[in-house]
Amino acid sequence: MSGIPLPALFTQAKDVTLAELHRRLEEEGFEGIRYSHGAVFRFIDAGGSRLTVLAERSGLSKQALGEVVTELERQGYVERTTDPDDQRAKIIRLTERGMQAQAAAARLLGDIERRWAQHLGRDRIAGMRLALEEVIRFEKG
Amino acid sequence: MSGIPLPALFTQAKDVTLAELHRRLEEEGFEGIRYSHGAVFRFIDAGGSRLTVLAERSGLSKQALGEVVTELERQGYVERTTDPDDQRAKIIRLTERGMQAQAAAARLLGDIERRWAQHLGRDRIAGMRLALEEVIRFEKG
DNA sequence: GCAAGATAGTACGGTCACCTTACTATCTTT
DNA sequence: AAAGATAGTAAGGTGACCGTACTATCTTGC
Repeated sequence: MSGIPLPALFTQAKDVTLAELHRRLEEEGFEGIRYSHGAVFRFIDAGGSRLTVLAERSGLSKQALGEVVTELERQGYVERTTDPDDQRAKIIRLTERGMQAQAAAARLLGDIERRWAQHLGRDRIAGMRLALEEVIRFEKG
Repeated sequence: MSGIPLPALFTQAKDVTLAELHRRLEEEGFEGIRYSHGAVFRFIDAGGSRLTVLAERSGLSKQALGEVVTELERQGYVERTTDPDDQRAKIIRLTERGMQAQAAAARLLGDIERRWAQHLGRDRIAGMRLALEEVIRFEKG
């Protein structure tokens, strides 16, 4: 009950993890990737997704997601094409480089978690993950 | 290694915890308290602290902390007085209401953690806390 | 005992990650 | 074909920060 307050604890954990991830992404040549870009990399379908779908899945507004897409587009990670079946809609699709970045991020996050497991023990990290997931479900549900 | 990416997991945990904390603070009449205000409530000394000290302890810039203090001052949670020993310096001090809010926040965070312990087991929550702390130290040190 | 530098706090402007309220273009339904 | 729904964009706002620059005051070295 004492010690660092829970919100601070979670925030610091997020911050150190992200710092490490972004540092390593840059080392591998994937520059300019920021936290918010995860909303696209995490939720996009293999064949591309509509902006509205990405917004729904990530819980962001369409505008917020549109900005993220615009930035990723400028950096060459995604491309926007008009949906041939619906002229209003755009399909967001990862470029080759985008797919590489997506794969690198997943791999690096796995590396980070493995490194933690080596230091604290596999079961303690698995337990932390599970406890976090249950706590989130508990507060949300 | 699979499942929700670590940064998303930590972010969600922070968000649900803060949402619950702020909801309950409002229920008790402590309105207008936001995430960033914790920088003051967490680090201020019983007899008051200088702005610079609070900035150092919280890791924020003096300007950022100054804004937070200004807001808390407007809402009656803290007051600024000039340090009699140093005319440049101001001493930030919790008002009576500020102390009540600080105590309420600590108590409510304790309640939240106890509720989790009842649901998942005391040792699992303690284990989660410890794992988080060690992971943070590991990445930082 | 006074100029030179350090320190406390404020002002201004910028960035990032979002939001809401409008709007245009296109589709769907009646 | 008009009325309404939907896809995306535009414009402007907020919260939580940052850096650079400034004023007022204190401390030190000579």
